[in-house]
Amino acid sequence: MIRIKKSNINLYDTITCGQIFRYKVLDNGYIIILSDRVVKLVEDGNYILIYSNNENNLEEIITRYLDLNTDYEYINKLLIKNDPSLKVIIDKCSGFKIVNSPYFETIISYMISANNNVRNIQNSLNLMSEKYGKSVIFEGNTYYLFPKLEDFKKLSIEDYKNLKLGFRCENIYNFIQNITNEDINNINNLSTEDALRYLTSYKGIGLKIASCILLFGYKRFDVFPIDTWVKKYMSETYNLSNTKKIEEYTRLNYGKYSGLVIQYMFHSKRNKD
DNA sequence: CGCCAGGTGCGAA
DNA sequence: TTCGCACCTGGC
Repeated sequence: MIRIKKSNINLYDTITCGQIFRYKVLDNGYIIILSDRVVKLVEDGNYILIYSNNENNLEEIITRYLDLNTDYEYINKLLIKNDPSLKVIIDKCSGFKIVNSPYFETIISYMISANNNVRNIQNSLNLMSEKYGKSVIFEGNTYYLFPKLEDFKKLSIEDYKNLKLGFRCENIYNFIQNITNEDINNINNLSTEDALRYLTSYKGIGLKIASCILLFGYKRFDVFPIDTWVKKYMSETYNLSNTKKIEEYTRLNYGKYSGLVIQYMFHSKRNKD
């Protein structure tokens, strides 16, 4: 077990708001299956206690994952100063962080998210992990890590059908067959614009999914993941309904923090209902 | 049952 | 360039 200083973080919102899919809420904490290990986070006063089956570099990994080195207080103040109308939703999102999820898992997760609901997304991700991922025993329970690219390369379209991926089977199959780990890592070296262009060159990855991948996987805040919830919010609040107009407005007003603001909108809108 | 879900890629205007 | 529609599937 290790302990890290808590600062201002709302673990519940950060973990359950929909940016990650493979987690479990416990009575006293949260289980997250994070690339090569299972992690349990427990809040304890000003500290977060972190348990794992593998404690190598654990502090560094969690600090990066929960984005603890980014000063959200500062960013939030700046955003409110530029646009006071944001105060209402930002206050609701106090302690909310954008996570840094593993690249490959993030790409597959959001490819599955197309015209899908969260329960189905989680079911498919868990199913593929149970079938093709490595098992890990942690505190007496068995968990399954997300499979690696090499594990997916062996699968046929039929295999994907059994993972309940529906019409996304072919897109995911083609993506897996054509991508390498080097390609996936190299996205991090591209400008956001080039990364979007690259990701959307694959069938099944449009602008929204590519934006989510870059935001939650590659730590890019200068993206515009405009989905149905954000459209609802922007339509009600600013009478903007067209996706391009929303992007224009967001870019103009929130600049390099657009992705974060859009996430605040998503979170506050989705939470209300 | 019918409808919908954190969209996308078509073809048609 | 924009617009409307079909699309697997599980759950309500």
